[in-house]
Amino acid sequence: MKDTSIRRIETLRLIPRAPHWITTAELIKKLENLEHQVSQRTVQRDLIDLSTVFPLDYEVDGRTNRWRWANSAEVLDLPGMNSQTALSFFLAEQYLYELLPPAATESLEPHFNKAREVLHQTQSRKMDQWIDKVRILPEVQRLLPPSIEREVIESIYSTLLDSKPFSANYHKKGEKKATFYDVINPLGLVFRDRVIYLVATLWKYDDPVQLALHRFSSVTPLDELNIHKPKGFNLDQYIDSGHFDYKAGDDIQIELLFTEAAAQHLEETPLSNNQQITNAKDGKVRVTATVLNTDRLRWWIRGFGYSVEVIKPISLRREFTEQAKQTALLYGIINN
Amino acid sequence: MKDTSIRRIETLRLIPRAPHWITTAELIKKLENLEHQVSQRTVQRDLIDLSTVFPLDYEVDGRTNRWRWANSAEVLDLPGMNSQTALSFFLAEQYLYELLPPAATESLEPHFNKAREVLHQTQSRKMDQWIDKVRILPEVQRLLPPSIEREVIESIYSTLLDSKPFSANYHKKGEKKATFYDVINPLGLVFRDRVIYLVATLWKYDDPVQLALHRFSSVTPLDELNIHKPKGFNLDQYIDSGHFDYKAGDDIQIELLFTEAAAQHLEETPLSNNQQITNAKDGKVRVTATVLNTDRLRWWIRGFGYSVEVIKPISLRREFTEQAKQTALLYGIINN
DNA sequence: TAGCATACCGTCATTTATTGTCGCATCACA
DNA sequence: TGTGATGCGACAATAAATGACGGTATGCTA
Repeated sequence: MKDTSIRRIETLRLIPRAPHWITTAELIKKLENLEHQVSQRTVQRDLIDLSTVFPLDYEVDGRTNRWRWANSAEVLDLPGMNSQTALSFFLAEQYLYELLPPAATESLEPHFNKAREVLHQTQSRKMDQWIDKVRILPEVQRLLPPSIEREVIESIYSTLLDSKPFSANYHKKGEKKATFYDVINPLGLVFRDRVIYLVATLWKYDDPVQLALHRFSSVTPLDELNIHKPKGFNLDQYIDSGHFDYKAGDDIQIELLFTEAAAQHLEETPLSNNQQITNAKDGKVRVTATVLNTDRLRWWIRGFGYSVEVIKPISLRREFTEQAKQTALLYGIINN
Repeated sequence: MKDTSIRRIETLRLIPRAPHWITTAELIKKLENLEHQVSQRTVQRDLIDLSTVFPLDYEVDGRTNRWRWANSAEVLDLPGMNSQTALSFFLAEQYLYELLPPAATESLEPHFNKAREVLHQTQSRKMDQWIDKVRILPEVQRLLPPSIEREVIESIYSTLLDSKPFSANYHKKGEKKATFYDVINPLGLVFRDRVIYLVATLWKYDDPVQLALHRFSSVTPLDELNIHKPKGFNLDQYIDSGHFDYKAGDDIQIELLFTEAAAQHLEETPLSNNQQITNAKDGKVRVTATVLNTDRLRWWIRGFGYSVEVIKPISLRREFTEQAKQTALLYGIINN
């Protein structure tokens, strides 16, 4: 039976990474579900054999043995990671570092480490440094991410996935002492900038609240309770209805007058599929496109300063005229 | 010998994913390097056995057989992916979708697919949809990414990693016909917004140029040639010296006067470790911090419109006063 | 086009590994 | 203190793995 090799691979996959454990009995059951019916002794022997080759930790808990992958264990991919994929992982790591709190990407680290190792091996022959060959230029001002405890993010992820309530301490903004919540019913996670918000209801109330993950401590899942979910709740609707300052927008047709330099990147990455760029007088260029009418659009346009003039729609032009007036007031260029 | 199982796992790792192949002879050599000295016949038998369980493609090329993982093959991680990691992968995918051209993340797709599968299994018991529970709110206006051919990105990645020149067609902006470059010496990749730039020298020249990846076609690696690298070239220096409009900045101490609402997020994600927020008159808040003096800083501040007033340093305030004046001129609030 | 080198594959005998079973020791739990 | 479960060593039967050999097909070179 060459089933042996397959069973051993399955065994390796079933063993969790630290800090979790799996007992031999659990393993036998799971292997049986996978159509590997073998005696208990065989599984025991497999584990001992495998642990001579792979970094498996082993602990005696009373009369039962528990197994897990050592925390330091690298991931083994089948098929093995090629240098192309490794470079993509490396880039992903750089990007996500800018965007997410460290605890949120922690579980991807074995993969990132593997990628670095693969790149290192690819390059070691050439005495060259791949790390010096790739740079990411962040688009936006870097703000410091709030730090989230690993246990908090892990517990909240799993309660959300399992649809289970939890209890926790929450440090409200500006308050020194934490508030204890008996029952928090997690409904969804919203990632905005570098802050992660949990949308949840408290106790039996139907009104969703927003709780920042970095303000939690000592999260305890309540596996015995069932989640209380308000009828008809929908995360998209909740966001679109204006919470998170993130109102949904309609399509509008915009017309902007850019300086040539400012509009250059729009030739590479257009605003929309129907974007048109034409030359205008005074060395300016006219850009038309159909985009969503959102706050983000306004932020984006404001970023260009006086390198852009909003022409259409009239309503948006009025906004920017008012904007210019208020700014002029602010800096004392005009008086009230 | 229980070495058999290990050898089979190694074999699976050595087989590349489509579209690449590996011949039996190559496999034997690589296995020997890994201290698995077995007869050719054994390797042949392993491959046939493994292909009954795993999605391995097989092709007869004359007298030699070639093997590869089917393109549709899912990744197998050891240890297996847990739901925590799967959720992180899912989030990573959402984020990178906003930031990178599709071809750049293509090689991560087997992992993303695996993550979706794991999440699906975790949830199937609960009849609940994890996909409805997580949302990412993009910070910036979404621009459409340029599309890059898969072959182009793959070839350029590998020539860069191998430090080898290549030849290619390049479609210059605004020109209809492509230009053919005999010898392009890749020096580095720079990711800005959603555009990927190759920094390279042409032929024997020492002057680096910037070439957008989506403008390449028909890339041919020149493995027989050696790369011509200008003496002392350094990608960081090249970027800092102002190419890519990305000048390095010094530390400056800034003081900004925000409306309370606009400054709220700075309490969660501060500008710097020494950031201070104090109350000022008229319900405004005063924010001081030490930040890098860059263009990005200005873009960020401009985004707030008249919700922020730059107080210090004086030089920056002058810039913003001038900015306000020019904008006022643009919208006809003041006259020249 | 002949001849040689090479690779695949079927077969077989031998070696080696795998497996279930049994018995004993140990520990948790009632 | 007894019961049941678990781990582990030993052993024998079975099954798998392996190398060797030979036949055959193919590419390459002279």
